[in-house]
Amino acid sequence: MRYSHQRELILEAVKSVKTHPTADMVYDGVRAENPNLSLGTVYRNLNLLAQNGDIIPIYTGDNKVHYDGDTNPHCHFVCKSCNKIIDIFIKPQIPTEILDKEEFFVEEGRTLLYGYCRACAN
Amino acid sequence: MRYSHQRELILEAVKSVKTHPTADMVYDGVRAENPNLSLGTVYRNLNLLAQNGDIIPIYTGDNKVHYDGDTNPHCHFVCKSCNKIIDIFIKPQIPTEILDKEEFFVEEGRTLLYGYCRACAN
DNA sequence: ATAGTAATAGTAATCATTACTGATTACAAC
DNA sequence: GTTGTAATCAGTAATGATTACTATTACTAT
Repeated sequence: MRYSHQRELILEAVKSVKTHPTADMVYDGVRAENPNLSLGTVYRNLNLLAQNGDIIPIYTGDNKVHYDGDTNPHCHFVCKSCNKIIDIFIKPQIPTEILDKEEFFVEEGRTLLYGYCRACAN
Repeated sequence: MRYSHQRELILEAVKSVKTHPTADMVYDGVRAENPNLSLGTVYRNLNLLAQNGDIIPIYTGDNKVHYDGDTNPHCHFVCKSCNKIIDIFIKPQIPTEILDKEEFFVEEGRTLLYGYCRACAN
């Protein structure tokens, strides 16, 4: 993978926030300073960066892919009301011996918790 | 929620298989016997049934919503090669005391494991 | 510098899902 | 049973996130 300024901007845009932005949000954010950035470039690079393990895609069910710049193992809490995604620094424990027995080669695990955040619980 | 024959067919179609079908797959399956079923009806009812807790939506990242007719708590294994979704009857342990402290009202948790199945590992 | 190739901007196309509309159907009250 | 009414349906159009395409630009190694 060759260096590109746009890719760096996109990676930085995801890594610098805790809001788990979508392609559209990254596009808007980077474009504010670099008006000639293309939306296709954002999508392509988010895919590449995720494939490369630099960022983590989150599929919550809102029909948009969110990205997390924090690659340390943790869970995500999704508020059903405001749709905010919040990092929960818990590493869920999976008894892998069952998986080994069944011969599943697990590379990564993702846990989503759905509920209501403090602000929306009222 | 009022009874409807179509809804029953759709629920049965999801519950009777372990393939975690998408709306399209349910549509094709039910339509084989009921050619006048509408795709919109399938989408609407899958949403309603999921909202009602009768089936569980799975968002793997393949840009299609899959559904699981088994509502018992378990994880899903997703093969990165053949995209098959396989039930793993493990209930991942989440230390909820951290969540309680932060005042997150968790209603449900979903865990996806990504890797390669036995057939694709070769 | 030049060649070769990856990456980009801009735009068109794709495709899963949702919205809309007028007809139908379940269900409850009479 | 009949009737009223609101939920549901079939069929189709619209939406919107994502991907594909094409001509052009920009790294990088020789």
